[in-house]
Amino acid sequence: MPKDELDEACLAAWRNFITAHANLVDLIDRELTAADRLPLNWYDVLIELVEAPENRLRMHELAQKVVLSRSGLTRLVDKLETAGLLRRETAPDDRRGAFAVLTNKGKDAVRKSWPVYSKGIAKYFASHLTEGEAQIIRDVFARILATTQKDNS
Amino acid sequence: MPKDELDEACLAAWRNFITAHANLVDLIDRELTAADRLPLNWYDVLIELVEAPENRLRMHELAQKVVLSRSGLTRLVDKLETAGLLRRETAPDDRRGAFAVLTNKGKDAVRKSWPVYSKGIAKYFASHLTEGEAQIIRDVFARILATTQKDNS
DNA sequence: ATGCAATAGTTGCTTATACAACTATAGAAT
DNA sequence: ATTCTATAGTTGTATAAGCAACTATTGCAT
Repeated sequence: MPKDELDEACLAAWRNFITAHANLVDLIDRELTAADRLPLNWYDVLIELVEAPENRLRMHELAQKVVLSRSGLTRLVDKLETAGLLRRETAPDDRRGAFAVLTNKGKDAVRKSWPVYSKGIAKYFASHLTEGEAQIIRDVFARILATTQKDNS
Repeated sequence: MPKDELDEACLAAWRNFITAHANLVDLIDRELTAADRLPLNWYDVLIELVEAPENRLRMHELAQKVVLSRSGLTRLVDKLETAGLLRRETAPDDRRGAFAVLTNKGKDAVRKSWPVYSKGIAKYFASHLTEGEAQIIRDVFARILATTQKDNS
Protein backbone atom coordinates (compact mmCIF):
# COMPACT_ATOMS: atom_id res chain seq x y z
CA MET A 1 0.00 0.00 0.00
CA PRO A 2 1.77 3.15 -1.07
CA LYS A 3 1.46 6.04 1.31
CA ASP A 4 0.12 9.05 -0.45
CA GLU A 5 1.40 11.97 1.55
CA LEU A 6 4.90 13.22 0.90
CA ASP A 7 6.82 14.65 3.79
CA GLU A 8 9.34 17.42 3.40
CA ALA A 9 12.35 15.13 3.27
CA CYS A 10 10.94 12.88 0.56
CA LEU A 11 9.94 15.75 -1.63
CA ALA A 12 13.26 17.52 -1.24
CA ALA A 13 15.00 14.20 -1.88
CA TRP A 14 13.03 13.82 -5.09
CA ARG A 15 13.73 17.30 -6.33
CA ASN A 16 17.42 17.22 -5.55
CA PHE A 17 17.62 13.80 -7.14
CA ILE A 18 16.08 15.04 -10.38
CA THR A 19 18.14 18.19 -10.64
CA ALA A 20 21.39 16.57 -9.59
CA HIS A 21 20.85 13.89 -12.20
CA ALA A 22 20.49 16.45 -14.96
CA ASN A 23 23.61 18.30 -13.87
CA LEU A 24 25.68 15.17 -13.40
CA VAL A 25 24.87 13.62 -16.73
CA ASP A 26 25.43 16.88 -18.53
CA LEU A 27 28.78 17.45 -16.84
CA ILE A 28 30.15 13.96 -17.31
CA ASP A 29 28.99 13.68 -20.88
CA ARG A 30 30.83 16.90 -21.64
CA GLU A 31 34.01 15.56 -20.12
CA LEU A 32 33.77 12.43 -22.22
CA THR A 33 33.20 14.47 -25.36
CA ALA A 34 36.03 16.82 -24.50
CA ALA A 35 38.36 13.84 -24.03
CA ASP A 36 37.26 12.38 -27.36
CA ARG A 37 35.69 9.35 -25.76
CA LEU A 38 32.38 7.58 -26.12
CA PRO A 39 29.27 9.60 -25.35
CA LEU A 40 27.47 8.41 -22.27
CA ASN A 41 24.61 6.73 -24.10
CA TRP A 42 27.02 4.80 -26.33
CA TYR A 43 28.98 3.73 -23.29
CA ASP A 44 25.82 2.56 -21.55
CA VAL A 45 24.94 0.28 -24.44
CA LEU A 46 28.40 -1.17 -24.78
CA ILE A 47 28.91 -1.77 -21.07
CA GLU A 48 25.83 -3.96 -21.08
CA LEU A 49 27.41 -6.05 -23.79
CA VAL A 50 30.69 -6.19 -21.91
CA GLU A 51 28.84 -7.72 -18.98
CA ALA A 52 26.56 -9.98 -20.97
CA PRO A 53 27.36 -13.65 -21.51
CA GLU A 54 29.38 -13.96 -24.70
CA ASN A 55 29.19 -10.18 -25.04
CA ARG A 56 25.86 -10.40 -26.79
CA LEU A 57 22.27 -9.46 -26.10
CA ARG A 58 19.03 -9.55 -28.01
CA MET A 59 17.91 -6.12 -29.15
CA HIS A 60 14.89 -6.03 -26.90
CA GLU A 61 16.88 -7.04 -23.84
CA LEU A 62 19.38 -4.34 -24.56
CA ALA A 63 16.65 -1.76 -25.05
CA GLN A 64 15.20 -2.61 -21.69
CA LYS A 65 18.53 -2.48 -19.92
CA VAL A 66 19.42 0.95 -21.19
CA VAL A 67 15.85 2.23 -20.85
CA LEU A 68 15.32 3.10 -24.48
CA SER A 69 12.39 2.44 -26.79
CA ARG A 70 12.90 -0.31 -29.32
CA SER A 71 13.05 2.19 -32.13
CA GLY A 72 15.46 4.35 -30.19
CA LEU A 73 17.72 1.38 -29.71
CA THR A 74 17.51 0.40 -33.37
CA ARG A 75 18.85 3.81 -34.33
CA LEU A 76 21.53 3.87 -31.67
CA VAL A 77 22.71 0.39 -32.61
CA ASP A 78 22.80 1.52 -36.24
CA LYS A 79 25.34 4.16 -35.28
CA LEU A 80 27.37 1.85 -33.09
CA GLU A 81 27.45 -0.72 -35.84
CA THR A 82 28.55 1.85 -38.41
CA ALA A 83 31.28 2.89 -36.01
CA GLY A 84 32.36 -0.76 -35.80
CA LEU A 85 31.81 -1.00 -32.04
CA LEU A 86 29.32 -3.83 -32.30
CA ARG A 87 27.76 -5.95 -34.99
CA ARG A 88 24.34 -7.48 -35.46
CA GLU A 89 23.92 -11.22 -35.71
CA THR A 90 20.74 -13.02 -36.56
CA ALA A 91 19.41 -15.32 -33.91
CA PRO A 92 19.64 -18.95 -34.99
CA ASP A 93 16.65 -20.10 -32.95
CA ASP A 94 14.32 -17.17 -33.59
CA ARG A 95 14.28 -15.85 -37.08
CA ARG A 96 12.67 -12.58 -36.00
CA GLY A 97 15.46 -11.81 -33.65
CA ALA A 98 18.83 -10.12 -33.76
CA PHE A 99 21.72 -10.04 -31.38
CA ALA A 100 23.93 -7.06 -30.78
CA VAL A 101 27.44 -8.40 -30.34
CA LEU A 102 30.37 -6.45 -28.97
CA THR A 103 33.40 -6.22 -31.25
CA ASN A 104 37.01 -5.92 -30.16
CA LYS A 105 36.95 -2.33 -31.25
CA GLY A 106 33.94 -1.79 -29.02
CA LYS A 107 35.67 -3.46 -26.10
CA ASP A 108 38.62 -1.22 -26.64
CA ALA A 109 36.55 1.93 -26.81
CA VAL A 110 34.92 1.03 -23.49
CA ARG A 111 38.31 0.41 -21.94
CA LYS A 112 39.60 3.77 -23.12
CA SER A 113 36.51 5.66 -22.01
CA TRP A 114 36.37 4.19 -18.55
CA PRO A 115 39.12 6.30 -16.96
CA VAL A 116 37.42 9.52 -18.02
CA TYR A 117 34.03 8.27 -17.00
CA SER A 118 35.13 6.91 -13.65
CA LYS A 119 36.98 10.10 -12.89
CA GLY A 120 33.79 12.03 -13.52
CA ILE A 121 31.74 9.75 -11.31
CA ALA A 122 34.34 9.98 -8.58
CA LYS A 123 34.71 13.73 -8.75
CA TYR A 124 31.09 14.79 -9.04
CA PHE A 125 29.27 11.95 -7.35
CA ALA A 126 31.26 9.49 -5.28
CA SER A 127 33.41 12.07 -3.51
CA HIS A 128 30.26 13.35 -1.81
CA LEU A 129 29.35 9.97 -0.36
CA THR A 130 30.50 8.17 2.73
CA GLU A 131 30.77 4.42 2.46
CA GLY A 132 27.51 4.04 4.32
CA GLU A 133 25.70 6.55 2.18
CA ALA A 134 26.88 4.83 -0.97
CA GLN A 135 25.43 1.56 0.28
CA ILE A 136 22.14 3.20 1.12
CA ILE A 137 21.85 4.84 -2.26
CA ARG A 138 22.77 1.62 -3.98
CA ASP A 139 20.15 -0.30 -2.04
CA VAL A 140 17.40 2.27 -2.24
CA PHE A 141 17.65 2.60 -5.97
CA ALA A 142 17.92 -1.14 -6.33
CA ARG A 143 14.57 -1.46 -4.57
CA ILE A 144 13.12 1.22 -6.79
CA LEU A 145 14.46 -0.52 -9.86
CA ALA A 146 12.88 -3.76 -8.81
CA THR A 147 9.51 -2.01 -8.84
CA THR A 148 9.86 0.19 -11.87
CA GLN A 149 11.71 -2.13 -14.17
CA LYS A 150 9.46 -3.56 -16.82
CA ASP A 151 8.75 -7.05 -15.70
CA ASN A 152 11.20 -9.58 -16.95
CA SER A 153 9.94 -12.76 -15.40
CA MET B 1 41.08 16.43 -3.82
CA PRO B 2 38.70 13.97 -5.34
CA LYS B 3 39.55 10.36 -4.79
CA ASP B 4 39.88 8.59 -8.06
CA GLU B 5 39.09 4.97 -7.31
CA LEU B 6 35.49 3.87 -7.20
CA ASP B 7 34.56 1.11 -4.84
CA GLU B 8 31.83 -1.38 -5.57
CA ALA B 9 29.17 0.43 -3.59
CA CYS B 10 29.76 3.79 -5.27
CA LEU B 11 29.69 2.35 -8.72
CA ALA B 12 26.56 0.31 -8.06
CA ALA B 13 25.00 3.39 -6.48
CA TRP B 14 25.77 5.37 -9.61
CA ARG B 15 24.40 2.82 -11.98
CA ASN B 16 21.21 2.19 -10.04
CA PHE B 17 20.78 5.93 -9.73
CA ILE B 18 21.00 6.47 -13.48
CA THR B 19 18.71 3.62 -14.42
CA ALA B 20 16.17 4.29 -11.71
CA HIS B 21 16.01 7.90 -12.80
CA ALA B 22 15.18 6.95 -16.36
CA ASN B 23 12.48 4.53 -15.25
CA LEU B 24 10.97 6.90 -12.73
CA VAL B 25 10.72 9.87 -15.03
CA ASP B 26 9.29 7.77 -17.79
CA LEU B 27 6.70 6.21 -15.53
CA ILE B 28 5.56 9.38 -13.83
CA ASP B 29 5.45 11.36 -17.05
CA ARG B 30 3.18 8.72 -18.52
CA GLU B 31 0.84 8.91 -15.56
CA LEU B 32 0.63 12.67 -15.94
CA THR B 33 -0.09 12.35 -19.63
CA ALA B 34 -2.65 9.63 -19.03
CA ALA B 35 -4.41 11.86 -16.49
CA ASP B 36 -4.38 14.77 -18.92
CA ARG B 37 -2.12 16.85 -16.76
CA LEU B 38 1.02 18.89 -17.37
CA PRO B 39 4.01 17.00 -18.73
CA LEU B 40 6.85 16.80 -16.27
CA ASN B 41 9.04 19.38 -17.97
CA TRP B 42 6.19 21.90 -18.12
CA TYR B 43 5.50 21.28 -14.46
CA ASP B 44 9.14 21.81 -13.58
CA VAL B 45 9.18 25.21 -15.22
CA LEU B 46 5.94 26.35 -13.66
CA ILE B 47 6.77 25.15 -10.15
CA GLU B 48 9.86 27.36 -10.22
CA LEU B 49 7.63 30.30 -10.96
CA VAL B 50 5.21 29.29 -8.23
CA GLU B 51 8.06 29.47 -5.76
CA ALA B 52 9.72 32.58 -7.14
CA PRO B 53 9.10 36.01 -5.62
CA GLU B 54 6.14 37.57 -7.42
CA ASN B 55 5.88 34.39 -9.49
CA ARG B 56 8.41 35.68 -11.97
CA LEU B 57 11.93 34.82 -13.06
CA ARG B 58 14.30 36.05 -15.69
CA MET B 59 14.69 33.65 -18.58
CA HIS B 60 18.28 32.80 -17.81
CA GLU B 61 17.56 32.12 -14.15
CA LEU B 62 14.72 29.85 -15.11
CA ALA B 63 16.89 28.03 -17.62
CA GLN B 64 19.48 27.37 -14.96
CA LYS B 65 16.96 26.16 -12.42
CA VAL B 66 15.39 23.63 -14.73
CA VAL B 67 18.74 22.64 -16.27
CA LEU B 68 17.93 23.59 -19.81
CA SER B 69 19.93 25.47 -22.40
CA ARG B 70 18.84 29.02 -23.07
CA SER B 71 17.52 28.05 -26.46
CA GLY B 72 15.75 25.05 -25.04
CA LEU B 73 14.05 27.26 -22.51
CA THR B 74 13.07 29.81 -25.14
CA ARG B 75 11.19 27.12 -27.03
CA LEU B 76 9.59 25.62 -23.96
CA VAL B 77 8.46 29.03 -22.75
CA ASP B 78 7.03 29.68 -26.20
CA LYS B 79 4.77 26.69 -25.76
CA LEU B 80 3.81 27.56 -22.20
CA GLU B 81 2.99 31.09 -23.27
CA THR B 82 0.89 29.87 -26.17
CA ALA B 83 -0.94 27.62 -23.73
CA GLY B 84 -1.55 30.67 -21.53
CA LEU B 85 0.24 29.21 -18.52
CA LEU B 86 2.74 32.05 -18.30
CA ARG B 87 3.45 35.30 -20.08
CA ARG B 88 6.61 37.16 -20.95
CA GLU B 89 7.24 40.63 -19.59
CA THR B 90 10.08 42.87 -20.58
CA ALA B 91 12.45 43.81 -17.81
CA PRO B 92 12.15 47.50 -16.97
CA ASP B 93 15.75 47.87 -15.82
CA ASP B 94 17.48 45.76 -18.47
CA ARG B 95 16.18 46.17 -21.95
CA ARG B 96 17.81 42.94 -23.10
CA GLY B 97 15.91 40.93 -20.56
CA ALA B 98 12.58 39.21 -20.25
CA PHE B 99 10.70 37.79 -17.32
CA ALA B 100 8.57 34.70 -17.44
CA VAL B 101 5.55 35.38 -15.26
CA LEU B 102 3.11 32.77 -14.03
CA THR B 103 -0.54 33.35 -14.96
CA ASN B 104 -3.55 32.28 -12.95
CA LYS B 105 -4.17 29.60 -15.51
CA GLY B 106 -0.64 28.36 -14.94
CA LYS B 107 -1.11 28.36 -11.19
CA ASP B 108 -4.26 26.38 -11.64
CA ALA B 109 -2.65 23.83 -13.93
CA VAL B 110 0.08 23.25 -11.36
CA ARG B 111 -2.49 22.80 -8.64
CA LYS B 112 -4.39 20.26 -10.69
CA SER B 113 -1.29 18.35 -11.70
CA TRP B 114 0.16 18.06 -8.25
CA PRO B 115 -2.06 15.24 -6.96
CA VAL B 116 -1.11 13.02 -9.89
CA TYR B 117 2.53 13.95 -9.65
CA SER B 118 2.77 13.51 -5.90
CA LYS B 119 1.01 10.19 -6.11
CA GLY B 120 3.63 9.04 -8.59
CA ILE B 121 6.49 10.22 -6.43
CA ALA B 122 4.98 8.53 -3.42
CA LYS B 123 4.25 5.26 -5.15
CA TYR B 124 7.44 4.77 -7.11
CA PHE B 125 9.97 6.68 -5.04
CA ALA B 126 9.02 7.71 -1.54
CA SER B 127 7.41 4.45 -0.55
CA HIS B 128 10.83 2.80 -0.80
CA LEU B 129 12.47 5.22 1.62
CA THR B 130 12.60 5.28 5.36
CA GLU B 131 12.58 8.70 6.96
CA GLY B 132 16.32 8.47 7.53
CA GLU B 133 17.05 7.38 4.00
CA ALA B 134 15.00 10.24 2.62
CA GLN B 135 17.08 12.68 4.64
CA ILE B 136 20.30 11.13 3.46
CA ILE B 137 19.26 11.25 -0.16
CA ARG B 138 18.09 14.82 0.20
CA ASP B 139 21.37 15.85 1.79
CA VAL B 140 23.68 13.91 -0.49
CA PHE B 141 22.12 15.31 -3.62
CA ALA B 142 22.07 18.76 -2.09
CA ARG B 143 25.84 18.52 -1.65
CA ILE B 144 26.21 17.29 -5.21
CA LEU B 145 24.04 20.13 -6.46
CA ALA B 146 26.17 22.65 -4.65
CA THR B 147 29.15 21.41 -6.63
CA THR B 148 27.60 20.83 -10.00
CA GLN B 149 25.26 23.78 -10.17
CA LYS B 150 26.57 26.43 -12.47
CA ASP B 151 27.96 29.10 -10.24
CA ASN B 152 25.47 31.74 -9.33
CA SER B 153 27.47 33.98 -7.03
C1' DA C 1 32.79 59.77 -24.49
C1' DT C 2 34.33 55.68 -27.06
C1' DG C 3 35.18 51.34 -27.78
C1' DC C 4 35.35 46.44 -26.32
C1' DA C 5 34.06 42.45 -23.98
C1' DA C 6 30.29 40.15 -21.72
C1' DT C 7 25.43 39.03 -21.23
C1' DA C 8 20.23 38.17 -22.62
C1' DG C 9 17.38 36.22 -25.50
C1' DT C 10 16.09 34.28 -30.04
C1' DT C 11 16.62 31.70 -34.37
C1' DG C 12 18.57 28.19 -37.97
C1' DC C 13 20.00 23.87 -38.04
C1' DT C 14 21.21 19.21 -36.46
C1' DT C 15 20.65 15.25 -33.61
C1' DA C 16 18.21 12.14 -30.30
C1' DT C 17 14.27 9.70 -29.23
C1' DA C 18 9.42 8.49 -29.05
C1' DC C 19 5.04 6.59 -31.16
C1' DA C 20 2.53 4.32 -34.57
C1' DA C 21 2.48 1.47 -38.37
C1' DC C 22 4.51 -2.25 -40.83
C1' DT C 23 6.75 -7.02 -41.85
C1' DA C 24 8.09 -11.28 -40.31
C1' DT C 25 8.00 -14.93 -37.25
C1' DA C 26 6.53 -17.57 -33.18
C1' DG C 27 3.42 -19.86 -30.24
C1' DA C 28 -1.21 -20.99 -28.53
C1' DA C 29 -6.00 -22.59 -29.25
C1' DT C 30 -8.96 -25.15 -31.62
C1' DA D 1 -3.17 -28.00 -39.82
C1' DT D 2 -5.23 -23.46 -39.43
C1' DT D 3 -5.99 -19.42 -37.52
C1' DC D 4 -5.27 -15.87 -34.18
C1' DT D 5 -2.61 -13.22 -31.13
C1' DA D 6 1.72 -11.74 -29.42
C1' DT D 7 6.49 -10.60 -30.09
C1' DA D 8 10.99 -8.80 -32.61
C1' DG D 9 12.82 -5.52 -35.08
C1' DT D 10 12.67 -1.63 -38.38
C1' DT D 11 10.93 2.52 -40.63
C1' DG D 12 8.18 7.04 -41.33
C1' DT D 13 7.23 10.93 -38.97
C1' DA D 14 6.91 14.25 -35.17
C1' DT D 15 8.83 16.57 -31.14
C1' DA D 16 12.46 18.05 -27.83
C1' DA D 17 16.73 20.01 -26.99
C1' DG D 18 21.52 21.49 -27.94
C1' DC D 19 25.08 24.42 -30.41
C1' DA D 20 26.51 28.17 -33.01
C1' DA D 21 25.45 32.41 -34.80
C1' DC D 22 22.98 36.61 -34.55
C1' DT D 23 20.94 41.14 -32.44
C1' DA D 24 20.46 44.09 -28.77
C1' DT D 25 22.00 45.87 -24.73
C1' DT D 26 25.03 46.51 -20.75
C1' DG D 27 28.94 47.91 -18.35
C1' DC D 28 33.95 48.21 -17.94
C1' DA D 29 38.33 50.35 -19.33
C1' DT D 30 40.63 53.84 -21.03
